[in-house]
Amino acid sequence: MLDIRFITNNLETVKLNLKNRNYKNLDDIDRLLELYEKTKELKNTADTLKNERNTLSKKIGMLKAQGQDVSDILSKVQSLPAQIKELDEQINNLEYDVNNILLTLPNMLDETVPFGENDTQNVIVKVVGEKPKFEFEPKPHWDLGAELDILDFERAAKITGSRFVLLKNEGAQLERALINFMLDVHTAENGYKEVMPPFIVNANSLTGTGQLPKFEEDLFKLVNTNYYLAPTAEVPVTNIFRNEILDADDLPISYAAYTPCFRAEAGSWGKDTRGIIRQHQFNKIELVKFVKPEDSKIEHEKLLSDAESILQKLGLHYRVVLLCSGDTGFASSKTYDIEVWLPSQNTYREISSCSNFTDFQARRANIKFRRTPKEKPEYIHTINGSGLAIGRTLAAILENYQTANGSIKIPDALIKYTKFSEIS
RNA sequence: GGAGAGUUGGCCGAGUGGUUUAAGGCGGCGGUCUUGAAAACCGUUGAGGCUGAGGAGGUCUCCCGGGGUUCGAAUCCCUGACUCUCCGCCA
Repeated sequence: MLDIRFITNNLETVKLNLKNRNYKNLDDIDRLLELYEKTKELKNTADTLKNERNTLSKKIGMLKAQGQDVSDILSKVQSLPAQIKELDEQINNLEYDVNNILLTLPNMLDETVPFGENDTQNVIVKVVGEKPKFEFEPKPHWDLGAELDILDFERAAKITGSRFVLLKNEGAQLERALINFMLDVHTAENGYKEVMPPFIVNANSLTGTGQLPKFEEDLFKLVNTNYYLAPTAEVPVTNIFRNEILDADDLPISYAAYTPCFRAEAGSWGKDTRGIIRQHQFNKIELVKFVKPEDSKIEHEKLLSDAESILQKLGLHYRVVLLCSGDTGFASSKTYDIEVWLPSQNTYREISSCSNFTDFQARRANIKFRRTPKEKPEYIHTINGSGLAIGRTLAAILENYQTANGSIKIPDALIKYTKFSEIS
């Protein structure tokens, strides 16, 4: 959420930002400011009336205590509550409208984000490693998975439906090994503390991180409750500190969390229909940082390299892409995607998305910190990124480490977790 | 699932309709004393909105959330959430 006072003072900058993000309803801003002015005006009137009421009521109490007659004052006060109530209702309605508009406005982009309409204008920041060379035609992971009897889409469809997978045998073990491997690297080498949050979250948490109210159709909602399946650990982990004021000495706070993620994938019909690239349920390790505003750019870069370290240890070829203005997510000020090489598709696929949310989520979720005991609390900055998506990593290993005879070689760093060095 | 008890500031905790402007304590911060520290003593100490200048000052809101009664609500009423205890069931 943007600070309404910031919007007031930087009207043209905010409008330009919305335009760069392909935001359609620029009139919202004018309407917002109009409603806000009206709110302030009514609030002042209401405050004056309340002051009058409070003063007189207090007087009544004092006079009564002295046994004096209060009927004069009483008749003077009695008309006030109705007026106040009327005003308060108007103010509530206005504030509701103001808030609704604010909640649908995207974050301000970082000044280093390139302008662009869509993902074709994203900027390749770096390329790490090399594409593996095959003496044969590399197979897609779904074929490898079926042949090795480790991925079973037909039975998953029977159990649940499309876009689910049943992992079997070494496939299930490899998935579990990847979870442990990544958590170990982040906690032992990259300085993260491990948390395991609830996988189901409430509407307030989703509003705090920005999924609600705008993107409800992407979520699975549980019937007869106000609960949703978490689409990413970003939601429960960021909301750990909702409505809290943190101590500056405790910052930065860095959490790594394993959770399954659940996404309705509305609007993605026809995309990635084969394989495990786009599932309704997938496992992910998420990295989340709570930092001081002045540290967020550096910590964002650090988080990116922490995520990259996993791919490097696994010997997977990847590139890092800086998303352009039109492709940067709603809550983010700046996003790097890490894209891993998938030989069968002859392309790079997103395996991690690392974003700096500045104070956007902190303002929604009301997460602050205090520099010293005397100073006013300020909003913290939040940063997060996948470190990494487990299913896509598994797919990348299958495809990149396949051999001519159809077996899979396990990357060295993983063998101590899988306890096998090959799937055949 | 059944029965009961709770939720007050960073923490503990008093407060059952009117000088509550939320007592008192702990913790924090500042000071006195001390070579330094501790102890003791003194002072101070929540968040947010509006107005002012992002100051001083003023004012409003916030005692778990929402609604109501009243001139006046932490206190009374309705409703929701959560926590705890006991019983039952259970991985």
